[in-house]
Amino acid sequence: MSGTEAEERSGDFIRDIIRADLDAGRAGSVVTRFPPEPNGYLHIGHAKSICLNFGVAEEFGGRCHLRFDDTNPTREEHEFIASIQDDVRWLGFDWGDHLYFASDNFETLYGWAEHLISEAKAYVDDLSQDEIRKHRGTLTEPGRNSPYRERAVEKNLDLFRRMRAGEFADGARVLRAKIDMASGNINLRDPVIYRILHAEHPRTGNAWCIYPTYDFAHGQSDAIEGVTHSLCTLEFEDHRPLYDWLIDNLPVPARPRQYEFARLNLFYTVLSKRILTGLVAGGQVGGWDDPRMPTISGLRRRGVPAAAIRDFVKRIGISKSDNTVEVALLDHCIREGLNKTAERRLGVLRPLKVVIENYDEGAEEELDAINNPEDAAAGTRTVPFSREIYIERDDFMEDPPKKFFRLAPGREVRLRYAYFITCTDVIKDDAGVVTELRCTYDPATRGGNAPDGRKVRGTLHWVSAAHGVEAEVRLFDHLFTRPDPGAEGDIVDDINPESLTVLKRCRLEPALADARPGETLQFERQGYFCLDPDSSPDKLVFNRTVALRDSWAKIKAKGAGKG
RNA sequence: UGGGGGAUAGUUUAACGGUAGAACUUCCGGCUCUGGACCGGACGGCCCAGGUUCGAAUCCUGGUCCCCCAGCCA
Repeated sequence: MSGTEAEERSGDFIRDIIRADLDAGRAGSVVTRFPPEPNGYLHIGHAKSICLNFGVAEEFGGRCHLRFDDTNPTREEHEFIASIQDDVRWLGFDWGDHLYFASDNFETLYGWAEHLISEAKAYVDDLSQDEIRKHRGTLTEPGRNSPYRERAVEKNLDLFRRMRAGEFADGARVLRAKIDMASGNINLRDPVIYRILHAEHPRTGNAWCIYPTYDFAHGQSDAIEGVTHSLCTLEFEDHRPLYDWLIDNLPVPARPRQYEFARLNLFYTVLSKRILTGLVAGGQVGGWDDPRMPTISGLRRRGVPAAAIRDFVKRIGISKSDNTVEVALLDHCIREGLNKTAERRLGVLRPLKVVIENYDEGAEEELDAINNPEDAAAGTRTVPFSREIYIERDDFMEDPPKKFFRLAPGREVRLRYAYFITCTDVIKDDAGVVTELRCTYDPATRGGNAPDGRKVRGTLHWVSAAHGVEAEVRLFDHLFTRPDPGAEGDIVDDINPESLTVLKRCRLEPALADARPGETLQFERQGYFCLDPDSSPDKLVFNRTVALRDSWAKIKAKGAGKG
């Protein structure tokens, strides 16, 4: 096998299976599907599934469907149907004409349920929910047959039709597949396949008052659509025998196969739709698209490009072992993409005023700045400079430790794209807080280089006081304080009270007033930022997507306590 | 104690009986008009015990640990 062949052969076990099926002729082409239930917003865990399903379809020349598994009208909404489509599209995937809803199959599924009844493979059970539970047995004890299990086919058919007709109240009866109450696999202990729900469905309205369960809808919908490889997460492994049983016992037009892979977990993050829904409902976050949320819409609002999410998913791989990925990998993927594409700007988050005493009062000039050192095609822009500027508070220390290369009394540093300045005086308020610095500049260093060849260790970003625009900047940290939120006690107690930091009165270079929504920019030496939808022309609001790697912070942290 | 899965560096993931490799993280160094980026280097792993084999992460046996399942959720 040559090197390139070896590369083609490499991949995850799912791709291995598909390749083998294709090679052996078990499948003529590949059809996959992404099957969300429209009861919440998509998150980065879904992105893994989306990239897998759409990815393999594309790689093997097949197609991937978007199918809503909308079988439970009590918790599904139009809002979610719309947001899910937006998010999948935004991630960069296209289902073409292949948009489906399990609810489109309700009539067919109903017919198949009657078919099962006719074959004496399903029966209407009058037991209450509680009684059914008691009959089900436990993990270690077999279940007991329902007293209604041997009802005559005609009686079952009659009752099931009357269930559909709305003669019974919610929960009064269910339709169950007749399989094996003694099975070690609880899913095979006569699973409920239809239940009575007098609820309005987002798509079928009030046409139905009985709805198929997931198990009765999923595999059959796969078969109807011609799905060849039905990829889902590990918790459905136990359902595969039921999936197969239904396919085997129903006159379905195709024979799909289910394969399971491990879902994504992220440290310091929750990827449970139930819990995310709770955070939104409980007001712990601002909504599904709160930038601290692991939702696709939250990541988008934070400024994370779709390409970074795709890259991340590619890097974490696909396997069957439980896994929890470090947030650092996601951050890395975000930075790596943005480093190549994001334009640079100057923005001061925590301003400290600097007066350059030997610079003419009232004078100003435009200095050239490079938009993206990683991309010459991004060109240059000019940045206004004047006598009074702002620098970052963290870039000055009155009594600096050894490895601090930034501004300090008597020290010379470079202002990015501007001049060398030297700190000559420190002004403080009554409380001893530094309020202003007095500096001098060297006119010969215009642009940032000294003709005499002298070097400085530090380069600071800055914004002209007279020209800069004011903005609010929002910084985000992990939503939870512990790597395994909710592992002990109430998860709400694990919410990080400092997950959101709002900085008012930040000073940004004037070009930032023209930032476009959806565009992520780098504030030099700080990180990547994007305009938040809360922004307006008279009140700019930026979100920090991710900070730049900060080796000074590490040095500082290490030195802390050591003097 | 039933059934179904899984164990390879700190994290994620390769290997398909033939030299355990990568990425991220961490650390060290270089370079730099971003303490960014980039470049170079280092640390670090096959769950355990037997067995088969010239050779085992891989095959066999027996353990151990972890995850999932008792919704009329998906």
